[in-house]
Amino acid sequence: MSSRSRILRLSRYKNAALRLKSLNFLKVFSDNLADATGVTASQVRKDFSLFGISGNRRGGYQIDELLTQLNKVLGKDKLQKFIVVGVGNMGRGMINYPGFIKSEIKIVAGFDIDPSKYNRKADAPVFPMDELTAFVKTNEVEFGIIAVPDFAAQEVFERLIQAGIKGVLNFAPIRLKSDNTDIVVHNLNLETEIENLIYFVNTKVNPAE
Amino acid sequence: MSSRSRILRLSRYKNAALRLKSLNFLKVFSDNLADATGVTASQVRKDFSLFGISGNRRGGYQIDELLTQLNKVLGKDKLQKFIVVGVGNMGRGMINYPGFIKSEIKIVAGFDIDPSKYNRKADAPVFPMDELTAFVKTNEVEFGIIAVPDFAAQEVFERLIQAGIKGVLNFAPIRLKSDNTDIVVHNLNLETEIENLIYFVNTKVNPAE
DNA sequence: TAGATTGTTAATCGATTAACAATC
DNA sequence: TAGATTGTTAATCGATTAACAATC
Repeated sequence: MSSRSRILRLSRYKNAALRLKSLNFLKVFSDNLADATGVTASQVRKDFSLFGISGNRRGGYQIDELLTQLNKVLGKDKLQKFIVVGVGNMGRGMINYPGFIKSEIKIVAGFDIDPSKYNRKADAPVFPMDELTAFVKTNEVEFGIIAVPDFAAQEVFERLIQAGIKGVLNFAPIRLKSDNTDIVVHNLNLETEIENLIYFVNTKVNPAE
Repeated sequence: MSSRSRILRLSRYKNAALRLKSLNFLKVFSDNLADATGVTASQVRKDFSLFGISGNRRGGYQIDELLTQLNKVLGKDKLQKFIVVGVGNMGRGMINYPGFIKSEIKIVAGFDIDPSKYNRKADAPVFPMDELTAFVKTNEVEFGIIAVPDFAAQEVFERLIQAGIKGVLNFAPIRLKSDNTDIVVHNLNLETEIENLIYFVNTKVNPAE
């Protein structure tokens, strides 16, 4: 299995390739992608070779072909269905996130305990928690986003596991526990991200440290 | 300078120490922190030694003392002021984020181009963009969060630089450009995070890959 | 003291980069 | 062909882990 940072780079190559395609480029060299993403050309080629993505010696990579292959690795060759649990600001932000529209990522529904949030008619409808399991099974949803307050996150997590969710993006600042090793959890802790930023600003200001 | 992942671990040690403190622990061993955060005890001690954080042989680390030192490294020994530009769902989510309340992270204001968002009386007031530079200078704000649509992000970034902001957390899915090497930018791309999750779910389902 | 844990050094591991033969 | 770029191997670099002397 490849490391997280390698996959993050593949996403960046894909985004760079999309930009170049919109500029009417037909092919791209490892050197172009390196410049666009801030890595070395060696690393671009190494990353590609690890996934069997190949180009033409002397001719670089055909952008369309490259995008097809990158999208396949990143699971963007088919629709990936997500539900969001917790339709507060963060959850609503995910539902409305414009970046997902042209991608194969679709937020198919939200769930909440607050009846004032329910809305069965919306494009991405919001349902009560009771209906979560049935919805996930009927619609074969594989992914869940946890955007509830921290005290509710563990319980929501367990419901997602029971419903058969395979992958979870967790915004709550707690470490979710489960003995189910089949589920993949990625945590996005906003406080941690900010602490990281603060550290790098502070050490930049004081280069002596 | 230390790497990003090392600082992320320090945040996790801090969070684990806080939990143990709330359980009335007075001291903690590298082994406890390792268990709580999923790393090795060696790594905990190595990380600490790199920042001059020391404990007592045989006696572990005094939690209060440890927290003081970790908070100092992470810049949480003093109030860090943030502004949010773009008060949509994501921006509003950051302003209301409960995790910041007990920390030294404070979102002091929001800025938007939409007059319906303005609110000078709120706890975290929202102002028009025109007032950004003056506000930042008057209030000595060091950090900015960009939560505007991608097409507006570069312009907002430039205004933040001109205003004297030192660090930026960018939610917009573009690579911000600047020749000012003093500003620190961290990007948080939600689509990339999701692609990463999808990849690890897919490779788990197909262990042959 | 005996035992346990730190702090640090050395060994290992993995990821990145450099170099270059293959080849289009 | 001559020249340029890939794909891959080998070298380097950095980060993690193991081991253990110091010591509380």
